[in-house]
Amino acid sequence: MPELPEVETVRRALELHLPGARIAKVDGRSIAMRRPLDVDHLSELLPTRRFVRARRRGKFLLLDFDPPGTLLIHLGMSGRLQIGAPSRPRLAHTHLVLIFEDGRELRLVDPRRFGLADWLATEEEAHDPSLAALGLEPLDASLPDTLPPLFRARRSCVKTLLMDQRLVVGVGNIYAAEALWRSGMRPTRPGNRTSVTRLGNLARSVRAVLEEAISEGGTTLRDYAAPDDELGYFAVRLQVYGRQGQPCTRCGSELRAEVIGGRTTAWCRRCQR
DNA sequence: CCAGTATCCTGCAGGC
DNA sequence: TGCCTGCAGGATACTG
Repeated sequence: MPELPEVETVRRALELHLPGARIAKVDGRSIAMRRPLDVDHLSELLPTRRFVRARRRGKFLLLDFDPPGTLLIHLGMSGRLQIGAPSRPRLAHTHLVLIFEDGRELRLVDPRRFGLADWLATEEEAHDPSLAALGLEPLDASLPDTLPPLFRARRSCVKTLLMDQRLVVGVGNIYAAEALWRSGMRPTRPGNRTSVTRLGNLARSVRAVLEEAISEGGTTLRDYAAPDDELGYFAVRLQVYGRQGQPCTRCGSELRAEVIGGRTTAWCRRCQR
């Protein structure tokens, strides 16, 4: 579900609502997620710590607490965080609940369980295997210089490369398609057969799309919402994702979709080359 | 090493 | 109406 703009929107909402809040209690049920969710373990570690800040690395959220330690969260496909009053009914598939001293709850809801919540002691963060393998942050101004050589070394198509978190982080199926349309690039183009100039332009498109989406609060397709229930309004600005069969807003020809790297990908055969 | 596919899980839309 | 199939915003284990 959430790509970088949604995760960044969640991060900002947490920083708006939670600083200083002290955890009184942890609730939930241990289940299998991307990593096993161990509620008993978290119940021992989290209470009496205060929320300090939320960081983001790619699509990962890192919630820092004092005394120091970090709750690592990934929302997978269907995960969301929700800040709620205790009186508010818990949604189905609420797996983890942090209960603060003031009564508010931070809930992790994830029907498909592709997400994760895992405690990282301060010294563990640098060695976490998921974090260690992550690539470039796409909002860095240097991306047009750093992305091209990585893509030029690969034979896979650029769409697959954009979604490979070891190369660039934060880009998923929606924003890969949007960035490619914006830079007039065919998703199936092999990385090693694309010029540095064009890859630099693609990098600029990635950054532009992500920043625009952040400013709209992300993309709500069906169930995404920020922790304070704000919806994302970038869906109305999508040019290609999910628009197969409809006309390209740039040239009018019909958008087509094909499965690339296991993911449905829509693009304009006329203006993306 | 690299590239491509299968897999984890639930919900929902569409076809019959 | 109800049942079945396929697909969905992701990451990773596996295969060749």
